[in-house]
Amino acid sequence: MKNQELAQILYEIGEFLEMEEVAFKPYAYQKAAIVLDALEQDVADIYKSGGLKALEKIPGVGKSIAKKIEEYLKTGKIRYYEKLKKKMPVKIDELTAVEGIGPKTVKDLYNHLRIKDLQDLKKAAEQHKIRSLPGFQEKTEQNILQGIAFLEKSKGRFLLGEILPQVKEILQQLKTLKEVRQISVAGSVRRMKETIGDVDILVSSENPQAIMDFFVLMPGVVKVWAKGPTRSSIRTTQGLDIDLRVVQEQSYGSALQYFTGSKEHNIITRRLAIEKGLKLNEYGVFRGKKMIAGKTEKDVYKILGMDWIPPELRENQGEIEAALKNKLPKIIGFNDIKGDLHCHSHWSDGNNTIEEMVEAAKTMGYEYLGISDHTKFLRINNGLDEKRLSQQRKEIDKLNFQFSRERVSDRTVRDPFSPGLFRILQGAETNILNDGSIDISDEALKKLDYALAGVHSNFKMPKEKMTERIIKAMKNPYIKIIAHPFGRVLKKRDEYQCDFDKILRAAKQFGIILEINAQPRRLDLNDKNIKRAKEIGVKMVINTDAHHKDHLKFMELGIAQARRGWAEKKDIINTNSLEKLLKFFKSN
DNA sequence: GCCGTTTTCGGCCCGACTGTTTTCAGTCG
Repeated sequence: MKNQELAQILYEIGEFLEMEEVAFKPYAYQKAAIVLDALEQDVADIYKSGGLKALEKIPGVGKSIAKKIEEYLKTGKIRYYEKLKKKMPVKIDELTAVEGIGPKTVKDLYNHLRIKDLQDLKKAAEQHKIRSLPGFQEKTEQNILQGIAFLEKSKGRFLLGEILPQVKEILQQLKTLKEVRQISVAGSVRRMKETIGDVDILVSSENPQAIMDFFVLMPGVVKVWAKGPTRSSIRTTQGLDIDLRVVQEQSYGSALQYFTGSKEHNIITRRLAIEKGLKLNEYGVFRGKKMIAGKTEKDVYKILGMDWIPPELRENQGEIEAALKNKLPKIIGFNDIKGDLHCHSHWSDGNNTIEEMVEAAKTMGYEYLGISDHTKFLRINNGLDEKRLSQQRKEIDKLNFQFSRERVSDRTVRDPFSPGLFRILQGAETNILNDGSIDISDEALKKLDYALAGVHSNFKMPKEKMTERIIKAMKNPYIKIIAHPFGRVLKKRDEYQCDFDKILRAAKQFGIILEINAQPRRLDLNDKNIKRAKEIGVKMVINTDAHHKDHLKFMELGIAQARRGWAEKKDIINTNSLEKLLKFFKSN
């Protein structure tokens, strides 16, 4: 699929144009990039089915960008992009990934110091060459070094959401081989960690050779690190390393347990085996030379005196003790969510109409969808003021009326909470201003079904002030949910400072729900904080923060994160039916 | 360069904050 490659190029074109201070075009290119990145359909297929005309139907893509997409599909290159790169031969994506550095700074750095990539930048900053440039001083240099340090911390790791689709596709391809008996992803992908170093895939088979031959020749393989009968390693075009291991069927369970990890979890399971006079390795559980388990994971755990442990819990965070005592939590399942309460429509900065979002929500099997567009403080995101909120209310009421009529004419029930009756809720993602107040009047908030509030500005507040700011927002009776409570962006920006225990106590006191934001870059709350929230008894909601209808599928990542945080169905409010959910909002 | 309940041209992308500044440019959401 070329969508992501194209999106990256379009995005970079936007940045190059911004560098040259071209008006409006950067915005157009970056918008097209965002749409392409989220598009489920392969652009190559769209082009095949209807040529340029079909490409132009993609929102944000007009004549000019359609032609560039065509050129890329045909030749693998876009001349316009190559020309821009020639003029300014810098790794723009790498440099602008540093917080505080944008296209204009890149241009300055190149013109004065010939800085082309991250390595050059780091060297120049360390040698104090940047502070001598006009418009730069010591502070900027320090910020650059800090930004680089943060990037380096997450270097070489991929976002789970970035690679999961690719992993699923590879599993699908391998499954078509008749030699493959059982197959699963293992390692940190199976544990659904938010970032991933490399991918492990495990297969059981009596004929490994055929599988390995197929594996190393798959499309997208750029390098073969190793190819043997039991293990092969490849690198894909995206730079992702994938290990494939083949074991015999009788060892599949113990191998899966072994390769799923985590390392810390496995150290304890092996120690437990030793205490019982057994030996546990990837081939099985042994008493002396006799193999007594290994075919399934369940057998392995059982023989150690434990319940089977869901992979997301295997981090040595108390799951082994719980499994020994039959006290593992019944963590939330992937089909337990009944609706998404944080998504955007074209009313603010979303890419789809409310109706299109609803269609997508129905295919997810949801009963309700909360439209929560940005509010007025975020002007660039086309944030809604009180007046537009009430206009949006009318549209939502109209759609809800349509749904109920459809059902009534269907000779079903008139009860608005009857199963099968889809309902749109009107929320809003309001902004917590510096002093903790909300950018929308109480009068207008009152008319919504619920409201979220989030910090979208001034992230560098001191811890005390930030904590107070958020707690004050929680005291607003119309705010039900705190969105992305820590404001982090993976591989880009660290969490802001706040006293989470204080926030949890306030959330409990005021009946506030904390969001588990399922955007691949956010996943905020993180697993550890979810666990703490659950322990305190604070309710949570898993939301995708979708800006495109295809983003609703990020829900899987949010659920996985909730599972890693030991959350159960009852801890997550959008596992409730609509009726229960609305009651919950009313009572809190 | 894209788009259209302001419809084929003329809008779109504003405001706070930071770091550098005596009046502003760049970045970010």
